[in-house]
Amino acid sequence: MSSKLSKTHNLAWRKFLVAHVMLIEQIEQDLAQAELPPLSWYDVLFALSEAPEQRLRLHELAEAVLLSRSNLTRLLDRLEAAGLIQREQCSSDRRGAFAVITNEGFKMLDQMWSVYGQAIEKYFACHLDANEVKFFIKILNRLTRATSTKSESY
Amino acid sequence: MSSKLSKTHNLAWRKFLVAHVMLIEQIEQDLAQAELPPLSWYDVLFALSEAPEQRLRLHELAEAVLLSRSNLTRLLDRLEAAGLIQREQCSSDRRGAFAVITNEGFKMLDQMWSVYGQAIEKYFACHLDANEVKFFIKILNRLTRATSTKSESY
DNA sequence: CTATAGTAGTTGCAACTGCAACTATCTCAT
DNA sequence: ATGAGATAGTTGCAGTTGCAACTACTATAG
Repeated sequence: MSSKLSKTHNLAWRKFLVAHVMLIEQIEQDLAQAELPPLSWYDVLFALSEAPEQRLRLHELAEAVLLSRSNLTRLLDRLEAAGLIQREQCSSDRRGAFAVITNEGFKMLDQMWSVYGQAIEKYFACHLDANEVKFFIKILNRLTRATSTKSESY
Repeated sequence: MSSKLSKTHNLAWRKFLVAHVMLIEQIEQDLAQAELPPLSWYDVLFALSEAPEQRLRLHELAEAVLLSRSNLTRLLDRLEAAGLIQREQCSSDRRGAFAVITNEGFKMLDQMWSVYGQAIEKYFACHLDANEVKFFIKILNRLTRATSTKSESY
């Protein structure tokens, strides 16, 4: 019953969606053109490279990458097949496994970043000055925090 | 050579991505919980409902919905099977077809909007006051305009 | 202990996606 | 007219996704 969504807010939402697809499409295209794997690979490699000991439990990784688990399983299969990560048994929990980034993985991470980083600059960052970017972050923080609770719809 | 992406801009980009997945996930969940079809259906129905005569050529629709054509073909198959749209031959171009929204389609559009609209309000709009939303739109416009030139469907 | 519930990760399946190849039609310079 | 090239939409295929069911193990209650 609350609703009463303003025209302007509605417009903002549509533009948000459009901006997202266009940017992602463009970036994926840049990566593909450089014969590099898709963004999802980057996300995994990046998360692992930042993690202590370059390794994460699979469920932690899934969380970090915002991916369902079944999805992550098969994404890791591909990365493992490409030699970019390895699975390692967890000694303290025999169900569990770590994903560990390999040297090859680090190399790929660098290669991808050289394209990805430039793309972010080219399509995104260069359009936001120092004040704007802070404002932008402030807003996005609010949006994510509100949703992060995973609250029921009440 | 230009690059030199600032930490802050990089952060903004990540938050943009995270905000997007979280919002979409949440909204899709709300729709699913109400036993309604996914957002992509809404987009098609909405575009058609706004169009003159409630119909669009398929390629116009694909453009409006930011979907590849092959994708749209099959999305429309599903919508047609569900009775929400119909295909109609184009008299002036025998290759072409229109998608037309049916009465059932309009009904579904309303049902979906009652959930979707509330969700936008609840997860997005309510976090932005009048000034902020304008600013947000201004930024998004810049981002899309910069990218828009290149996203032709080959 | 042992039963019960919970968690970690994988797998089967059906749906959805993008790309490239295909058919059919239209456009236009010759 | 006519043949080269563009455009409209569909289809085949291989890759990717989400969901639910499954195996294996852990944690907890009695």
